[in-house]
Amino acid sequence: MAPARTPRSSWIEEGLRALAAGGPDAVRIEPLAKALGVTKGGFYWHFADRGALLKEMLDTWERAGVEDVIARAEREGSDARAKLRRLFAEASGSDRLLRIDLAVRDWARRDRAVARRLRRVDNRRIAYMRSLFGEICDDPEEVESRCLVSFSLWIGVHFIAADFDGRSRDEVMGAVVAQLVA
Amino acid sequence: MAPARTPRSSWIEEGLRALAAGGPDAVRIEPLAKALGVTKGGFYWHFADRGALLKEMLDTWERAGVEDVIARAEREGSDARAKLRRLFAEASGSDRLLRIDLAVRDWARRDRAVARRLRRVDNRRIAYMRSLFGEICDDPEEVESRCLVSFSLWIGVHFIAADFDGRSRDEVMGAVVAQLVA
DNA sequence: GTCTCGCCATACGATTGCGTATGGGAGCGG
DNA sequence: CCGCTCCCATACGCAATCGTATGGCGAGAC
Repeated sequence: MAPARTPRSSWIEEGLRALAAGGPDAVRIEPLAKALGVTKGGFYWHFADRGALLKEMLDTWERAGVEDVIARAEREGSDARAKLRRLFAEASGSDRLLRIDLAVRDWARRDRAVARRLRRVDNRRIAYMRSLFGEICDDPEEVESRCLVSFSLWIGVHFIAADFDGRSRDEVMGAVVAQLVA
Repeated sequence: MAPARTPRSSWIEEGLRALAAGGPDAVRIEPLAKALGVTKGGFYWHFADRGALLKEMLDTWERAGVEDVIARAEREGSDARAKLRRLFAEASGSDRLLRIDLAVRDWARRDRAVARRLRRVDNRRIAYMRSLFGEICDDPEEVESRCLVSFSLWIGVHFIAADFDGRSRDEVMGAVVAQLVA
C-alpha cells in the first residue's frame, strides 16, 4: 500500500498546533483540513468525530509531555543541580510543547477528563522534581516547598505580564532559580 | 424612566460569568440572552456588537481587578506581613473574581489587546506587592525575587493539578508563604 | 490489466451563532 | 390620555461548522 498522504498523525499534529494557538475551541475540523491542504473527507475516515481527535491529541501530549521534559533534563547526565537548571532553562524558551502545555492547563479548568490527565502528568513531573530536590536537600518539607515554588514558577511565569523594577524578567528569574537550587 | 429591566451591567455580569466558565469563546450573545431570560433583541440596543461587550467586560474586570484586591488586603490596616498574608489567603478561595482573572490570563496569550490590559493590571499589582515587601526587606533585588515568586505562586497554584507528598497543597503553600513573609 | 486499499472531493441537511430590521409594550412625565 | 424612552420579541439572511453519504482516483498487489 502507498504511504499515507495525510495520515492520522498529521491531523493530530495540526490539531495540537491549533490548540496551542487558540485553545480547544480553535480545533475545528474544516480549518484543520484547509491547513493540511485537503477537505474534511479524509478526516472522518481516520476519526469517528471531533471528540476522537481531541482525545488522541491529549494522548500524544500526555506521552510526549512527560518523557520529553524529563529526557531533556537528564540528557548529558550530571548532578541534580544542573538538571534542575536545565529544567528551568526550558521555561524561558517558548517552544511548541510549552504552548500546548499552557493551553491544556487552561482547558483542564473546564473539563474534568482533561483535568484528570493533567493531574497524571503533573504528578509525574513533580515526582521527578522531588527526586532532584531530594538529592540536594534533606528536609522533606523543604523539598515539597521548593517543588511547589519551582513548578508554580515554571508555569506561572508565562501567565504573568508584569514588568519588573529595572530588571528583566529573566534576571529576576535567574536570581530566584539560583536560590532554589542552592 | 423605569428602572432598566436588563441593563448593560446585567449583560456584562453574565458575560463575565461565561468567560470564567468557558473562556472568551464561550461568551456568545444568544446563550447569554437565554441565561438572562430574554432574547438578543435587547443586547443590540446596548452594544454595537459582541466585541463591544467583550471590551466592556474587560473594562469592568480591569477596574475591579486592581482596586478590589488591594482594598481587601488593606482592609483593617495592619502591618505589611499581615497584608501579604491576606493577599495569599485570597488565592486559596476560588471566588468569582479569581476565575475571571485566570480566564483573562489565558486569553491574553492569544490577544494583544487583552495582553496589554493584563500588563497594566499586573504591573499595578506588582507595584503594590513591591511596596509591601519593601517594608519588610531591604535588599531591592530580594524584593523583586519575592514579588516574582509570590505572584507566580498566586497564579500558578491554580494551574497545577499535582498532589504533594503526603501533604495537602494548602499545607505546602502555608509553609512557603511563611518563608516568603519572613 | 484489474483489483483493492487508502485517502480525498463533493454535496447535503442540520445546527448555532452573528448582526439587522422592524414592530411592539410597559411605564413615566406632562 | 399621550408621547417618549427603554427594552424586548420575532423574523430574516448569512456564515461557519458538524457529521453523513457517496463516488472517484492513484498506487501497489496479483
